[in-house]
This record gives sequence, structure tokens and C-alpha cells, in this order.
Amino acid sequence: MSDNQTDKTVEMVSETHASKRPYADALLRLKQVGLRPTRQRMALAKLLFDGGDQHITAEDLHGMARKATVKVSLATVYNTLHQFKESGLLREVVVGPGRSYFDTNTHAHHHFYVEPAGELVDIPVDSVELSRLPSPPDGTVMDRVDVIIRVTQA
Amino acid sequence: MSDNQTDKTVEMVSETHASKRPYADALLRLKQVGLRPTRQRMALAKLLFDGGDQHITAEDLHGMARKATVKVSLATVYNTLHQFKESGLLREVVVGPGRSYFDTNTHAHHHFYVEPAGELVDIPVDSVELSRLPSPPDGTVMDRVDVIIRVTQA
DNA sequence: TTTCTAGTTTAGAATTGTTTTAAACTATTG
DNA sequence: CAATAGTTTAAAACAATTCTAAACTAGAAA
Ligand SMILES: [Mn+2]
Ligand SMILES: [Mn+2]
Ligand SMILES: [Zn+2]
Ligand SMILES: [Zn+2]
Repeated sequence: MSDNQTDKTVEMVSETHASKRPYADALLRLKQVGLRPTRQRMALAKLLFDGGDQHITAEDLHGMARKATVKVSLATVYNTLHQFKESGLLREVVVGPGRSYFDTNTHAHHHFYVEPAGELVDIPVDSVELSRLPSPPDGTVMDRVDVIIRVTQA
Repeated sequence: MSDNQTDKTVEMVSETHASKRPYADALLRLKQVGLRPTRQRMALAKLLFDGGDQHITAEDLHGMARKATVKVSLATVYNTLHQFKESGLLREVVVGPGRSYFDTNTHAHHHFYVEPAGELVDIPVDSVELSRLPSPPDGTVMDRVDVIIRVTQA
């Protein structure tokens, strides 16, 4: 519901005001989670959320920023990604040692992991049916279930 | 079947010959995958496979070796873990950025990941029912499905 | 046995990905 | 405008892993 609302706003902005107010959506998101809309965060938010679902590494995002001539340090990229993750604007998906991606799709969903390309592909949550799950170990409570289907390029 | 056979051998060895021939099982495993039974590999194999299923990091294993007064470098521990993994003697399970475990249970199975303890608990494959899976992206073929249930200490 | 050789181990350097530090900077509030 | 809390950054530090190149060793051949 809150997600739905956000999505609607995004659509509106990108469809009707994007050229006039290209930072409206980024600004909104930052306001919603209580982070100051600094130049760097605005630019990173725009890069992250302006182009559909993405699975991106910190280095990738830093590279995109540089290509877009946004002056931002790698440390800030890391800071920002973690703040966005803590705020629920992003999820982190870990697929291999030293391979972690930030995912702009924060809805419940699963992943194909294509090796050796190292590419992540979303799987809608309802196209996987987990009809039986074991109960968690004593003294623990279930947080979430991640399904990663590892596939290889034929 | 091949697994079954191995398991039977392990049992036999540990039950009837362990005290007399404590390296018989390790030797067998190395022979089976065509790796020379060096002092270091034998010792690591023994540490890994002699005590039920384990989820262990490279540092952990190196620590265990040191405690058992086995002289082996960390580089060799890494080499060996990767060789064992490539040979199918071990699996690698990645649960978080910079958190990867080597798993002595090579049968198909899933995991609870207990946070923040960082502990892995096996889930038998048949206690999870994956009744529907999407087809892999074009040009790829499914390798395996990993289910990680993240749980938190209550 | 004694070579011979390919495979193995190792210390140490290097690399990768990420975090920390502490000083400079900036968005917001009064 | 201050004043201040939050933010950014270069640089150093860190953790995990890999690489390098030289020394060592298991197994095969002589
Ligand atoms: Mn590895
Ligand atoms: Mn992280
Ligand atoms: Zn995703
Ligand atoms: Zn396991």
C-alpha cells in the first residue's frame, strides 16, 4: 500500500513532469525516509530509481555517477547504499563471495543468478510456490526466505 | 549411490578402524578425486570430514589445524578448500557480504541462517517443498536451487 | 635406490571490496 | 545571517582472498 502509493508517484512524475522536474521523485523518496536531499544523494537516488529495477554493485553505481559527471566519492556511494538499505529503499542480495548487489526492487521476490555472467534476474514471488517450510530452530523467528536459482549460460 | 557407498565406508572406518587407521577415510577421499595425499591435505580432510556435518570458514579451519598442531599455511587452506569444492567434496554457501562457509554436506539441502550469530543450520531437502519453479531465462540451464531462510535470535 | 618431474606448499606481496577516520563542508533551524 | 547536526571526502586501515615465485615432495621412471 505504501509501496503502491510510491509507485504511483513515480509513474506520475516520470510521465508528466520528468522533463520539468527531474528530481521530484528522488526528493520525495529522501524526504520520506528522513535523509537530507544533498547533491550526492539526489544524484544517486536518481540513478538508482529512475530506470526500472536494477541490481547494482557499489562500484557500478560509482561508475554510473562518474559517467553522469556527478562528483561523488566511493565512500559516499557506500554510505548512501547502506542508508537506503536501512531505510527500506533498497535490498541487498548476496550471491557469491565478494559479490553483493543492491536491488531497487524491495518487494518480496526471488532471483535467478546467471553464471558466469554474474547477472541477477528477478523472479516474481508468486511464480515460486514454497508449499512447505520447516519451523525455525528453537529460540529463533523467521525473517525472510530467499530463493536463488543458479543457472549457467548454455 | 556413490554417496551412499562413501558414507558406508566412512562409517566402517570410523566405527571399526578409526583408532588403528585414523587416516583411512581421508586417504580414500583424496584418492577418489585424484589429489595427492600430502600431509596438509590429509590433515585438513580429517578435520573436515571426521566430525559430522560442518559449516566452516577458511579461517576457522586454519584455526582448527593450528590447534591440532598441524603446520599448514592459510594459502594452503584456501587452495585445499577450493580443490575440495571443485572435486565435489565440499559445497560453498554464501550468506552475506564477506560471509562464506564451506559445507561438508554435499547432498542437496537448504539452510537456516541465524543472525546475528552467523550460524548455518541444515534443512533436509525434503522438508522444503518447492512445488512450482519458473523456467530459467533463455539460453540458460538450471544448476541448483538454494533456499536460505534467514532467522533472527528471538 | 636414485633421479626426474609435475604437483604442492609457503611466506609474503598484492588485490579486492569495504569501512573507518577526522577534517572540511553544507542543509536546516532559529 | 549564525549555530549545529548531518554529510562528504581523501586517505588510511581493514578483512578476506588471491597471486607470485621459490622451495619442497609424492609418485613414476630409470
Ligand atoms: Mn572462494
Ligand atoms: Mn554492506
Ligand atoms: Zn531483484
Ligand atoms: Zn549445509
